[in-house]
Amino acid sequence: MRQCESKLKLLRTAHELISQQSYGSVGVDQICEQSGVKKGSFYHFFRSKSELTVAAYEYHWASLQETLDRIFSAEKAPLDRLGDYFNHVRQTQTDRSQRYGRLLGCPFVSLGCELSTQDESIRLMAQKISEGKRTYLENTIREAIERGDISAADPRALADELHTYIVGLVQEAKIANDIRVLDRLKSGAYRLLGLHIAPAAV
Amino acid sequence: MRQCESKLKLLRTAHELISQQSYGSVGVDQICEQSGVKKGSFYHFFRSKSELTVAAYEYHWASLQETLDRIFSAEKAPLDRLGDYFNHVRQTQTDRSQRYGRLLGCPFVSLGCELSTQDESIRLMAQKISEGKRTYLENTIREAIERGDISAADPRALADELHTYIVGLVQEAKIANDIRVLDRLKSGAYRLLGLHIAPAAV
DNA sequence: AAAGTACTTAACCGATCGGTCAAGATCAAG
DNA sequence: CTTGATCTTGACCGATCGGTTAAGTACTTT
Repeated sequence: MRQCESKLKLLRTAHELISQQSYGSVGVDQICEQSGVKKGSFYHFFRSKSELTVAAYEYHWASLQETLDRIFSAEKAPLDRLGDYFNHVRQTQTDRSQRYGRLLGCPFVSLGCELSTQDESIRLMAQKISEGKRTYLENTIREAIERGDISAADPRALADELHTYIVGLVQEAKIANDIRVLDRLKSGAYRLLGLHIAPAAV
Repeated sequence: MRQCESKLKLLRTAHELISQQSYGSVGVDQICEQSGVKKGSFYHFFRSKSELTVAAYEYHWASLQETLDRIFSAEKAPLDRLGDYFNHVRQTQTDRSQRYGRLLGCPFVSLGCELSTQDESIRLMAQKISEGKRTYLENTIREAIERGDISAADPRALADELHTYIVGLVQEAKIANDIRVLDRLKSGAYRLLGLHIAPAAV
């Protein structure tokens, strides 16, 4: 196995295993075995399990951002971006639910929830990514307000509320292990946005 | 140490340690030591760490229900109950935040988030308690609608949305480790309920 | 008082935990 | 061809993991 291929494999495997199970229940040995990388190599690249985890989740966040940049493309109408995002959230959970047989929820929220009180660097990462997601919503909502698609005074406050709602709903879906919980995503979101009739192409 | 005092001590200690840290990072030895109970006694009362955890959290839920029964007392006006509940959520997080130096979030959601994909009995408990909390909201909102305090068609749907919002907000507060996130509790909740001016006694 | 049950105690188990180490392999630059 | 840096390998570490066992103590019931 050459150069930094081992490092990438570790990043991908760590994110997959931990988001599928939990930080506490996944061991370094397990990550190494599934990566086909020996433990010594692990500790050549990363100083600790915690450091690998942060790197793995930031790696995943970087690729997720590419997807979000497409979904929130400035070329689309703001309400279309939001609709596409709601679809994306549901689709992601559906896909992983089928692959792993369990509804996994949001990996960043799950990790943050488990370790925020114990590992400050993981808490900061989860916080940063949460803020990043929220910003996509805020920019879109601001533009929607400017265009007159949404009538609201404070785009920031509205984005906060919407993001909070989505986080809560995905969390509930995980605990219920039921994708149907996400049926409430669009109805609740559009009500929050003051759009009592859902946009056309839903 | 006499009779079932050991068992109660284990239940209380387990809930405290696990909600303060996480399931994965708290060991049976640690629970035993802090309880002043020997490991053999532990496994006399409980068959596994998982079983103790379920019992501990249901024990805590039982006492929380007494508090909620008071907050959601039928003698109060529905909107007062909701206001008191919002205060209670914030106050609980503030108290624990001061005691432990960390904002801990909702113990049931945190545990459910960590273990829903791995331990079905813990998932079911978290789901049941989430449903229990939601029901308090639903009954109150239904009564508020009947009285004309809130205008909405579907009390169930509205309670779902409110509960989801609260779960999401407490989660975000935990990840931000900042009690000020809960400043958005009332504003967001009242907007969700269609009450654009917050009730008097806030 | 005897017997049976509930509970406590301390020693013990194999497995796994996160992490270390030193020797070797590979590779690019001089 | 040599050097030095990067990466790999497998053996190894003490600590802790969840859980077991068997003997002993305390309390209840009859």
